[in-house]
Amino acid sequence: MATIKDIAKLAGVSITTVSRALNNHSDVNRDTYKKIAKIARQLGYQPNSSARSLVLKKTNTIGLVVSNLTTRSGHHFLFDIICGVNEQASLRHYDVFLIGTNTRQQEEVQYKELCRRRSFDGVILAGLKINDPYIDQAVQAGVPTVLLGVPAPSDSVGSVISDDVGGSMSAIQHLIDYGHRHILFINGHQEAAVSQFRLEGYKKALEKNGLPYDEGKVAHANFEIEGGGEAFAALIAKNPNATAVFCASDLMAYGMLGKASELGYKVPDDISVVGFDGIEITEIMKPQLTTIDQDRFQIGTSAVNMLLEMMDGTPGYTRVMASKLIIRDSTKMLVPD
Amino acid sequence: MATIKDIAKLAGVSITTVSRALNNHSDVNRDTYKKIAKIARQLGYQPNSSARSLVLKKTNTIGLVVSNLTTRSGHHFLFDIICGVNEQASLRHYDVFLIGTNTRQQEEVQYKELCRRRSFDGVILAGLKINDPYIDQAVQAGVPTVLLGVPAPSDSVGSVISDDVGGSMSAIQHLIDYGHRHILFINGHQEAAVSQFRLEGYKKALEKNGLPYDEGKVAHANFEIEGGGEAFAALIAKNPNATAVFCASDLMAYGMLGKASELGYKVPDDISVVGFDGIEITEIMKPQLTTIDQDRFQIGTSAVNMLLEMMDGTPGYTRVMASKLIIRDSTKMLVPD
DNA sequence: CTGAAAGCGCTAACAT
DNA sequence: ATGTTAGCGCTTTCAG
Repeated sequence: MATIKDIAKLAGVSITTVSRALNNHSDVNRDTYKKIAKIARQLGYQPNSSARSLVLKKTNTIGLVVSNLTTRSGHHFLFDIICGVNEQASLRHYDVFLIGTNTRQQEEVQYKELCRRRSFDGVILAGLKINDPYIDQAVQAGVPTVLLGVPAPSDSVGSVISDDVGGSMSAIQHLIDYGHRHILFINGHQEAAVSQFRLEGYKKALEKNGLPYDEGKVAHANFEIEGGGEAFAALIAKNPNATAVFCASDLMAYGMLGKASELGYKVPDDISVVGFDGIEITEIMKPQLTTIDQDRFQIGTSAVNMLLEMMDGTPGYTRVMASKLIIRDSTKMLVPD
Repeated sequence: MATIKDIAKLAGVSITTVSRALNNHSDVNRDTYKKIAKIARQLGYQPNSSARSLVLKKTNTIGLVVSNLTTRSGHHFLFDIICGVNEQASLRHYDVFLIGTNTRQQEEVQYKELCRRRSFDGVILAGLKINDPYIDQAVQAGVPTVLLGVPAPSDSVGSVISDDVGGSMSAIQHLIDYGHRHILFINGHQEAAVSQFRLEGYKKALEKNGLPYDEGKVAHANFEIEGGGEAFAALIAKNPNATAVFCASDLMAYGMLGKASELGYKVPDDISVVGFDGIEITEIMKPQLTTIDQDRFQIGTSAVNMLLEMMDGTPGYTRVMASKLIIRDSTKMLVPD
């Protein structure tokens, strides 16, 4: 394991000069620089990052802390985010620690301690529920932090969220444009911040079109397949005249589709369906799902960019990423009879 | 940021004693220990990992290096592995760096340098193609390394692989048991080690049952949806009497199903299909796919365990994980006419 | 049982 | 343009 000491010895200079040369300081003689660079290359020298971090008080490391990392269906959503974070961090010469957590673990180990253990320069927090301890703790901790999917509670933390309100509105508007008036809403669980916003969008769109909001048309489920099916069965029993369903996740939409088929409903002939997320399988499953697409990869890259800005002193802010309606085969114009 | 120095001052002892106390050395007075522990707790002390690594020459860190991390459909397969690695590493008090790479990047930065940059105690390498530079370089590097999906080329590296040969054999045997004699095989691309093994299993199963191996029944595709469809179109044109298809990935199976439907084939009535991987969507898509299931999470945890063994000096070895035939709706007994 | 001192590999004043 | 020195926070001989 070559160190600058070895290089210094071979080059016949002091370690300081080696350090300066290798860090491209301008005050190094052209020839000494060349000699040092060459020796370093020959030795396959790599600076010891621990030593460097120790003196620089900077680890060039960001923590990607994901709550509920192992949730069964998490990959549809989280994977692209992880890829985006990874790619952008790498471009900016940061390495990323992937850390799984959950609500219970958050109660056991303080956010601040988690960050200190590895001296993260900054942290991206994903998968948090609305009451998870780390949200408040992040505000206190003083470690640059970007929240994903939860609006920033203070300007000591930043956040990247999708335009959930707007996304929901465009979903509902699309259904209304297609002639639907009785639109069920299968929302996600209440511990998710996005659920509030998606409900808000649902209400706003109805109001904008002069349609009444009816609590009996809304159910909450867990974002997963099974939840969608169960919620649909319950809702449709109460609202037999409904002609459309808006689901707060694509997975719930597929669960709902399965149940609809069991109950004898044809999609989109009897019932139109809009999902949310734009996960990959909406393109390959039948029917192809009309959905609100989020660019998850870009959420990841944006989070990294914001985090690096914050490390440079910019106060945190909330960035809202556009979400886009993609019309496919699960929605159909209602023919007036 | 509290250090042992701060604790020492408050406790009225030397930093040596603090260090010993906090590391549970036995030669510390019970009462001094208590005093120190209490102060540490009050200060929210966390040891500086850089300082620790520097002197201990151990980072308690493993690198999870994933080639082609951003491949579009990678999540179906990689996510569970990542979760498994993460979970097990965490249990064993290691943190994991997630690093994306690809063939080009491997040509640019040497494996050894990658490892040294962060002083990984060990590395898990996933997603490698058969000719990727890192396979050979891992052998030379002297960093404990576990390969995923590629058999260990030497005993300085270990590897965890699925039982691809056995898996393929049981897939084919299942089809043969169901009366199929003309079985197409849509294999993965040739740069994947698993493709060789799956082909081997295909051949062995045929031979065992006295059936001829016919190269014209085998195609190679890219493991993804589209590849499966194209390969099927080509194969079925040449082999119109085929009644079954074995696909080396579930995704290709779904691509194949789509194409089959386009061409007017009903599954499983006209054609039986077996996939490979056991990804989540095989349970939710219609038809539910008969497939060879791999426990990807366990591949991840096993890799970590093997890696830690190797760090303790155990030579690397190849661990073969069982794969299991799951019979669902896409295969059907052939009725002799 | 405790402390003083050295040193891990590196960077950054401060000379020269 | 280069070297000397100190020190980042921690562990570990070595002495007492």
